Amino acid sequence: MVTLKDISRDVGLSITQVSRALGGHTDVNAATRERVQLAATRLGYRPNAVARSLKTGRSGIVAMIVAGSRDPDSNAHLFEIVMGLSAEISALGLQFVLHVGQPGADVVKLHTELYRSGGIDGFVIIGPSPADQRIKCLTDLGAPFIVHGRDPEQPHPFVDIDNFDVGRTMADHLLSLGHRRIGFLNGPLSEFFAIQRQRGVDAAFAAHGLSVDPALMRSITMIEPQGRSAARDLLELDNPPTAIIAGNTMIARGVYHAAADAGVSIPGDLSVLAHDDGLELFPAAGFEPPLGGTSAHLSAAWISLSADLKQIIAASKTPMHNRILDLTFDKGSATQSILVDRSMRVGP
Amino acid sequence: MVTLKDISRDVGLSITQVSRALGGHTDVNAATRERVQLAATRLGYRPNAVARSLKTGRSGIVAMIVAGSRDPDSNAHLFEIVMGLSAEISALGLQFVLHVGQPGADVVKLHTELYRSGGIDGFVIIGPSPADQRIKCLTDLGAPFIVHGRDPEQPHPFVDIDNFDVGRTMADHLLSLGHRRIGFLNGPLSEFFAIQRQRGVDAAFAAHGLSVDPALMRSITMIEPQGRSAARDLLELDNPPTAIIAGNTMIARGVYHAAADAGVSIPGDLSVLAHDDGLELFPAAGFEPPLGGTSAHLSAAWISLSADLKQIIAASKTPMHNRILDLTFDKGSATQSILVDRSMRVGP
DNA sequence: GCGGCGTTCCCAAACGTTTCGGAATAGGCG
DNA sequence: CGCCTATTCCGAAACGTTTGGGAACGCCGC
Repeated sequence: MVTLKDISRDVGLSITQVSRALGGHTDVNAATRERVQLAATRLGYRPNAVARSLKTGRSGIVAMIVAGSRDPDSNAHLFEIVMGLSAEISALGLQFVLHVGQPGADVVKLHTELYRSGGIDGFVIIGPSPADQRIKCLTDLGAPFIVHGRDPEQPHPFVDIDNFDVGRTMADHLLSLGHRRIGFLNGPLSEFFAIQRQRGVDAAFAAHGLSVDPALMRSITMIEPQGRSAARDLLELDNPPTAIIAGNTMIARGVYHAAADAGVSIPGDLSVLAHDDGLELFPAAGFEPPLGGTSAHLSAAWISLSADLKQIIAASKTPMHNRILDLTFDKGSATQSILVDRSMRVGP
Repeated sequence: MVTLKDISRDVGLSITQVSRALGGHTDVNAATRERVQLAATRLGYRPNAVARSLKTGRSGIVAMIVAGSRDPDSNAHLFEIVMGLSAEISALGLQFVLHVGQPGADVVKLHTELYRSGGIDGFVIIGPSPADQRIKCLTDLGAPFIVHGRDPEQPHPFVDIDNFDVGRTMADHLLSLGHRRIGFLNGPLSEFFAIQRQRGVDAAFAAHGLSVDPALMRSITMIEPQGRSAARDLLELDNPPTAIIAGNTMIARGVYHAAADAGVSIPGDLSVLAHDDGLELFPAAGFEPPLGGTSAHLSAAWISLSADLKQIIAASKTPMHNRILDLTFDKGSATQSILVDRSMRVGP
């Protein structure tokens, strides 16, 4: 390992001056600086990150910790998130590391221990639940962090979309088309985003002077098989829904399959909308008829998230920097007015 | 942050003695040790990992580095690998971190820089290609690492399965059932495992006094859509295969779909075998008829890999510790003797 | 009384970096 | 010549830990 000492010996300067030359300080002669830089590259110097961390108290590393899980469902999105997030964080000159705890490990404790043993500047939290313990713990520690999504029960920095609007917009569109029996394949209600989306749906119904049928609301793991079976359930009801809102495109794929299985045509017999997270691994493409719904690309979230986290780390005290990202809506070609639908279905 | 100094002040001992007490050295009175331990937990002491690393030169962290990629195909397995691997590594008291470089980043350089800046004890390499640059670079650096799979062109520690045997076993089984036109949906030939499997298939044919038809060999990304379209291609040939070997269960799923699309019955018209990596996210379950083939669970690989890497890190010089894991074969219910097949197909 | 030994403790150095405070030199100006 | 300033440099301390080489003490046997 080549250190500052080696360079200092090589160029005949003090360690101090070498450090300053390389660090871009002003009190070093231009010629000297160049000499030092040359020597550094010639010797193949790389600053020791550990020593630097010890001295400065900053490692430039931000971490995300997830519990190891043998349950594949919960991991479906995770990797895509990691890829997107780490790319953005790297672009800001920080390092991103993912730490996967042992299955069943106490994630809160992991955050505490990792932070307390130094070496981690900040954390990214995803998928917060109400009264999230990770958020509480990091707040208590005074550790820098940022949340994708939010926990309404405690103040903290976050980047999120308006999930109320997600539910409201899609439900409103279907209600305006005349649909009344609308199924909603929502995410797990343990997470706040799903609660908000449900509220948005409720609000849209209320705005039309109606109320939702609880029998058509489902809270499921947001992957295709679950979507398929939940959609099958709905379609097998005595009085099936004429439209289904899917929480994401994977669920929507399940809905399309279930409809095909049941001989139900889209959009003829069933209108479908879905929220699209813009995931690359599970793209919204390839739906026939083309799927519509609200859309907010997660990639945009990572950009904001990284920038804000960097700022939070730089500032000593945590600013409650919140950000709500834009939402777009596209009606797609998988919905149809219920009036048309009914008239076509009227038999002889 | 509470340090050794705080404890030493609290119990009225030197920092040295506190360190030794906590570190389990022998030259400390039993009563003293207890007093120190009590104080440590009371004050909430956590050793500073950074300082320890600086002093000892060991961080207890092993890393895996992947290039960030916007191409979802290449990531299909990766997350499952990360989950399994990190769980095993954690179980050994080491920390596992995944570092995802920026898309298009030079992975070799990332390894070098991360290692040279200290803080990483060793690396895990997966999916080596022939003359893999990462392996070369880490060898040159003298950095501890272990490879899942192997690169025949340079010596290095690895854990692998016998991929020659994978190809040979499955091909042999089909040949013994009388199949002659056998399709092989192999992985990318840029990776050594796929090359070996192809050689195994070739060898099985040779052992039966036959040779493979190159038109039936395909090298594809190992995911369902690619498997489906490659299988469709094969089934649309003028002289389609009577059996297909799939490189993994995702490809096999594509084959099942393609067969259904083409109205080809399994195993009546088409026998299918696949290698099963035992992935949890893409299980071999749910195949009708049940899929057979060779099988080697990756989870077993992670256990060996972690243990070996730990040993390599502990030893100063890298032992060329290799390990070939067991392979099992199950014929499943998706294959059928070609003789039976032919006799049933004989028309009036 | 004294050397030897076992137990229990501590000083100080070291890991590689950053940075505070000051020192040395040169030049300008009165 | 003496003083002040600007420029360029350096010594030393610090971050928190580990560890080699002792030191202090009591006790034993001679």
